[in-house]
Amino acid sequence: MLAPNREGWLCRCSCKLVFPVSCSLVKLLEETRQWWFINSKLQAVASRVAEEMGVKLGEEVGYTIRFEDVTNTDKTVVKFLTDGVLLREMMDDPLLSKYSVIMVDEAHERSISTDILLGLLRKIQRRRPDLRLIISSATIEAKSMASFFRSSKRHQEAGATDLGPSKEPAILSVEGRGFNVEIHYVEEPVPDYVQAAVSTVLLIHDQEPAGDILVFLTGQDDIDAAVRLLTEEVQSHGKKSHGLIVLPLFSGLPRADQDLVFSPTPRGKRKVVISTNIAETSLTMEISDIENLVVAPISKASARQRAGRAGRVRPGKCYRLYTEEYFVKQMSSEGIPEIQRSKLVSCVIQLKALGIDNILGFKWPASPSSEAMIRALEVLYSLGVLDDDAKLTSPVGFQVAEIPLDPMISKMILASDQLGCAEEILTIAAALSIQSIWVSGRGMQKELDEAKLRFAAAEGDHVTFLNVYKGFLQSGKSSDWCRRNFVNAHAMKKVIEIRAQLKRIAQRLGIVLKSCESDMTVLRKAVTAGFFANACRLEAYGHNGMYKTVRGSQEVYIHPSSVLFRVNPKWVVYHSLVSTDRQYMQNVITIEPSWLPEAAPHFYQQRQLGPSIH
DNA sequence: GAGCACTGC
Repeated sequence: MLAPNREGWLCRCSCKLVFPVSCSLVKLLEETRQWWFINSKLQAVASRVAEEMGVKLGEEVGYTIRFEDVTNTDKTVVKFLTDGVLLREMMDDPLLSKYSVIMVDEAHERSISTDILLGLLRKIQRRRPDLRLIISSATIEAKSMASFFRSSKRHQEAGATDLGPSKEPAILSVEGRGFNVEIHYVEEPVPDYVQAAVSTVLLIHDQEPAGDILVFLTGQDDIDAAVRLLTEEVQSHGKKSHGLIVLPLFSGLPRADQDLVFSPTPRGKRKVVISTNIAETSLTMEISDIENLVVAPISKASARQRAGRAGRVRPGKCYRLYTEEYFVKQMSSEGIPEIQRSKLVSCVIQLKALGIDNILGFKWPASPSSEAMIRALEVLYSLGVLDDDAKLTSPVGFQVAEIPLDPMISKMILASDQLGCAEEILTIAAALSIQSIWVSGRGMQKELDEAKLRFAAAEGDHVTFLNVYKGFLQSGKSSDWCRRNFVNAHAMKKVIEIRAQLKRIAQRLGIVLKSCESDMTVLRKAVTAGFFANACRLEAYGHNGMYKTVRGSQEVYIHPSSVLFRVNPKWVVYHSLVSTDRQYMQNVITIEPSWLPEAAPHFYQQRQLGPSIH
């Protein structure tokens, strides 16, 4: 399977799973010194490979993820790790000199880290002719992947002739698995898609042979409505709905209810799962046959992904509640490939730390737009991470690159050292790094809001996090305390983990872990030092809580989940924006406008802040 | 008065 064909190292195999490929490779290359897999489900794969090789996990075969290093420096020859971990390792060892073979699995999934990694590996292979690269990718991507690495070879032949021949990487293309899925479209656009979904379910149930149904709707509201309509139909003992089991599925649903979806369908029954796009990727039902309703607008890629949920065990059908013309002409092919600015900012700083100075000339498998790149460089410049020559500043730039967080958070941590509030800021940094510390859930907003009020701080959400953290520690990290206070226990566990990691890094950087006790002003200043670019001012009277960003005059509002919602202090900075019908600021803290030119003299000149500074 | 879901250091 690995032998080079005449066209080079482009091989094809039609394996049912990626795993057997990896396993055969292990057998084939057992004699090599050390080599690498990069895969998201790597713990599971690592333990299977260890089992296959008859060795103990953590010895000859090991893995490394963010909070776990299950390897043994003396013994490990096969190591599984995430792309992020490998990028971190490259900061100490840019040529990855310890390793002889690197396999990048699922390269087509193409997270931005994988893209950087591929770009760096392409560079490394010019300096490391002995390094074997194996890239596994979906078939459609294999050719472009091969040419990405081939163009590097041409470059090498034209330029550096003294480096000796280097092998092109083996590109494994893994065929899509599964059975045929028959696609149906509606002939005319439907006026009410929830109603249309319900009718289609009943029609399928009436006319199609056994097999479960999976329906994608946009949100919890529509799911509730559809479940209600179908359940009413079932309860009225209508002939059309006899034997139908109706189950909702969304992330906020309690675990026990989610498990129902995965339980086997009783004989003679048909399960219908009404889901958000949680089921698009994470759901693989171990049941006979899944039929699939999709509601627009999503991307073509997403639509194919959804259709692929059917036909995994035997042929399936997919009913799209939009017209074929709409699919062909209106739907975008790839969704939103736009790289988030903050992500790109992190990447740029990592490349800089790896010594790649010419960022704009870096060869990516798919380049981000130069506008996005320039915006990222601007952010880093304003943070004082890059200097006028776009080089990492010392020490701030190098320190920010050391911290595995969004550079704005890293800058906030560094500022907290001078301001004497690192203890508090590390907690805030950890809390900002996870989705939410509160339990989500409908039908208990009132209790949740009341619970939040018990911790709410006048300064805003960041200080509120501190209050929750304090309470959690005082309770002895009790999960019962979490339940009573509508705090997500699992999220708090993560906060503790991340905080411990940040503490280790902070100590390595020589940051003094001092507490500011009750002085919230220094704490707010530290937040401002990182997030000054997100400063907003409340519009004067009668604008119903409308703020404008200081820099862009963009209209924004405080998100209803914030403790400052309806409080509307005059000046705030936010952590992130979420855009729905409006632009909402999430995690908001009050500031004094005079701190802005202090924190970022290049970014804010005094006069920009206008006459309302007092 | 908002709410699709991951992944990663």
